[in-house]
Amino acid sequence: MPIHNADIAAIFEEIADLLEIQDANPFRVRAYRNAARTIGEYGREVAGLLANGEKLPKLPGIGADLAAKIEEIATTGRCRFLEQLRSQLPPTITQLLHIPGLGPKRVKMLYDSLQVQTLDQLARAAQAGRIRELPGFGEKTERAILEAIRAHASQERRYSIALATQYAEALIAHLRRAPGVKQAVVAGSYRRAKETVGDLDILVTARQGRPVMEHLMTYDEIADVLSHGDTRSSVVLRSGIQVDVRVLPPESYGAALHYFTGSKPHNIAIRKLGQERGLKINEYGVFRGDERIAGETEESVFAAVGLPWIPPELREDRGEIEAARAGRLPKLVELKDLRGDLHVHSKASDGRHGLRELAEEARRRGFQYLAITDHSPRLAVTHGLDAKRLSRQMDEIDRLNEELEDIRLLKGIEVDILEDGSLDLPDDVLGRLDLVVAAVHSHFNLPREQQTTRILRAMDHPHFTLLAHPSGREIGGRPPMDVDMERIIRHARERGCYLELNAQPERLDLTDLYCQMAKAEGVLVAIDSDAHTLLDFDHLRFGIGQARRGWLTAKDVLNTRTINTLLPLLKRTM
DNA sequence: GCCGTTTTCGGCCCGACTGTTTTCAGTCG
Repeated sequence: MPIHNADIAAIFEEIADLLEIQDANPFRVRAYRNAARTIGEYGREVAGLLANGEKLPKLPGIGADLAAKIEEIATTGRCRFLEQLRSQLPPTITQLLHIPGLGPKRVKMLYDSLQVQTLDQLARAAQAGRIRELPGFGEKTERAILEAIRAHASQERRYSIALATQYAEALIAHLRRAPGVKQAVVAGSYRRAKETVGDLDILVTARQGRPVMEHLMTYDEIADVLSHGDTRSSVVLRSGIQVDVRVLPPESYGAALHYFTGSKPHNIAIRKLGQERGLKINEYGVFRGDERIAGETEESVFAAVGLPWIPPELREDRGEIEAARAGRLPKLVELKDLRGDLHVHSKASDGRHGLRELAEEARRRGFQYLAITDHSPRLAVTHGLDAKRLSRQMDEIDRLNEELEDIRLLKGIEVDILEDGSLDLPDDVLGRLDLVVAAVHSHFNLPREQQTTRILRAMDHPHFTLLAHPSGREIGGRPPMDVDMERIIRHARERGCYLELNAQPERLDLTDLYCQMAKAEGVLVAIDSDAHTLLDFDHLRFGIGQARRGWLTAKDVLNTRTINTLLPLLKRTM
């Protein structure tokens, strides 16, 4: 069984959980959690790298001890330290930590006093009324635990960024009508454009908190109130999404926005910088002693620690602070930089609209070009185009292009990559197209080596232009294919072809980390809507968000090129 | 457990809300 970075991260998380329950040094616990994050986000597979005889590179927060444990896990699949911890505490106990309201101290107490080690045992103890008798617990806590267990099955859901956008915008509109409100904005992972969000963090500025919170409670979408204070409240909406609302005075807007945008590791790093300068940074502002020296704007907060403003999408403590300090922050790609879309479906296959309608919508959105890329025959459910129908579509595009002004339709296809890596249409037809978008739509579960080779072989095809939705994942649905994305990216460089960042909110594939890797290898990324209806072009904003998280600039994106620059790039040279 | 031109030891980010307390620990974000 190959060991992935995610497996190593999971082991470190479990160690951190178990250590925490044992009341270990909290900083030691944090070291394991930081290491879990670092290794989980690391772009290269550690096991593969070690198997190649390479050395584990120096990573921040990973010293001699953790590096040795990583090597142990990557090479043996085991971690003796974790096994030792599991012999001291039942491993199932960590699931109790996932119940809201139960932290390490209470879990330890439940285990020591009532020998509770599973959710079932916890539920039984609560029903028997034995939990309320423990010191620090009471009737209310016992009831809350029972309810949390009941909700547990449906809990821990993450929401697609598109869905979260709808809930967020409606609630923001409600809050703006509250008395005395100056600003109301969504912060948190939503503002960082993460592909999914677990909850919504909303920041409101006003002189008085209480009237705002009273107004919040009148929102008719609220299903449950988790906490309700004058400056901080948490509610659950009917959709199940949790919303945390904070009210702060207007002069704290920048500090609060920074604080609640996160990420947590980014904030910790910034506050540490402040500390080194004798400053205290919290959501109210930046303070030297009792004097507030910054905080009205985010810029002022960054300036207080000697940095330029850092775009929210970069705030993951993945090198953005170092880049900011060195003046090397990228100028991230924006929606307005896109000059066209290279992956769109018409009603010839499974799209809703005809070519003329699509072209007019593209022109309305300010595009110079639009590639029509319907499916190939293998995807029969979409009424995919065979050579003959594709040929007719090419003629139709030629006719339309003579007539249309300010927009150019490109002749393309989204051709299936078959199981053996061949393409689902004859070479001579593919050769007549402006571009060939190729994608996997079947056999998602091939073994890693076979799946990778399949895609590499497809890229060897002389007409292959662009690999669509490279991992094939659907968020909350299909897991990503098991492929060696590093090799695919390097192969794209060698073959002079490109990767897509598919902007459909359930795809957002490439992910941010692979965008960074593509950029490092000099492989251009196309940000495409994969539109099937006109409204789908709106999804491009989510693709842009993901690209920004991947540090991409306009230069790193294929479809920011003008039509004249683009066309030669679509021709394969290797 | 990590880290370091002030440090190889002694630090390691900060505040609100809840419930069970009679002044605060635990949890959460």
